[in-house]
Amino acid sequence: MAEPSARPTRAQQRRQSEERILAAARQTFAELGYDRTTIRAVASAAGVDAGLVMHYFGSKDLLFARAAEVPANELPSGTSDEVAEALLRSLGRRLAGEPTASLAVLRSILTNADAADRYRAAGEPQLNQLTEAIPTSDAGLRASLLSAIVHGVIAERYLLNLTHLADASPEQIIDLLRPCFQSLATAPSAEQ
Amino acid sequence: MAEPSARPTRAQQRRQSEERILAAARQTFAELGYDRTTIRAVASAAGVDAGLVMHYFGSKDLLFARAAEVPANELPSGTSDEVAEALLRSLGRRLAGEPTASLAVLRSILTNADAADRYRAAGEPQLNQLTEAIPTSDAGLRASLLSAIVHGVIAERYLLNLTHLADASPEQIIDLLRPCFQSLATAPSAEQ
DNA sequence: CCATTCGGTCAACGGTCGTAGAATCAACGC
DNA sequence: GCGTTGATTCTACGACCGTTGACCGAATGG
Repeated sequence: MAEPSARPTRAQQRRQSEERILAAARQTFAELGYDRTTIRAVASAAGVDAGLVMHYFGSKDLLFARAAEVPANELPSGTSDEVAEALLRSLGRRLAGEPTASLAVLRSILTNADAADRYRAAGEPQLNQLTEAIPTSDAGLRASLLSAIVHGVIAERYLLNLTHLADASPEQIIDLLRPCFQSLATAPSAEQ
Repeated sequence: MAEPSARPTRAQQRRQSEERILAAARQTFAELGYDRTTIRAVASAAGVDAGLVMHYFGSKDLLFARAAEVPANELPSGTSDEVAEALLRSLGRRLAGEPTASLAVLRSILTNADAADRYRAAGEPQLNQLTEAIPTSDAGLRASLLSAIVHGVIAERYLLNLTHLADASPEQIIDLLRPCFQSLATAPSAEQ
């Protein structure tokens, strides 16, 4: 438990400051979106001066890019059923855990033009995986619809605060959504 | 066809200016969201001075409120199947028509605090109708999920520009979504 | 024909923002 | 110990925003 030193070294100080700034940035971007988030507010929330934020991150855009990095959520490959179920579980996890991470991006998509590109780029591998797992010729569209449902549910729960969605348990939600996912992932009977 | 007068009366001039401002506002709010939309830009797009916008609409917030008025999209009541189908058709219409109207609100939800309330308020009657038509005890949640899907699809098509969603025809989309809507609107077999 | 209304413009205000650069001060290498 | 580096703050600039109030000129109405 003994700290290596009571007084932090310079490198440690810098890393610590950068991380506090990043955390404050994520939080603020998530709450306010890109435009309403000011560097001054982020700096103040991190307990530092606005100039320091600029010094470390260069510009507001670059700060946002760093704050909005998304861990890229790998999806195991397999049959369309398996992938649908995996996507469902991934949604459940996002509904159960801290929303801050995805909220920052989600909320900023509508304010920052680059954010939409970034978000699309981040979700693309997952989308491609999904597409490849679906055996129909309209797999791309089906995968996009699945993605739309996931994002719609998250947005409506956290941004719009629809009471029924905000109060429901993740399990309840994904149980209701399962038939949807299955019908989209695996072409059911269907004509042709 | 003869115009009643070559020179417009004052009242006509005012109405015409107000409408041009409103149209420009809707367009700009839809493209840029609330924050990035400036009164000066709206005024310039409408070919008038920024002061005039203030003069007629009072403030940016009030202008937004006027520009973001949504026609409230009535949903016919009936069995859950019928209502689900009606909701599906309504989605098809929104995918086929001009997106500007709902886009302004959608894009501004995250920047203007009132926009989320307004959006929720606008969708609430529809949500209640949906809820009442669904026979299960978790009808509220099911209706919210349906709403989330609708909004997710619209957002992903117009804001995120997912290619497969943006290119697909409304019919194709609602055909794929139909089983989803049915499974959510009418409790299928399901345990209990 | 003249006074009044009113659509519309102009210039300016207070405020805030992103950003740059000088200034401060403690930690570091020698 | 001392010069240097680097983390951090301070101050200020320039741009832009929402909003205001004075101002202009043409239509209006008596």
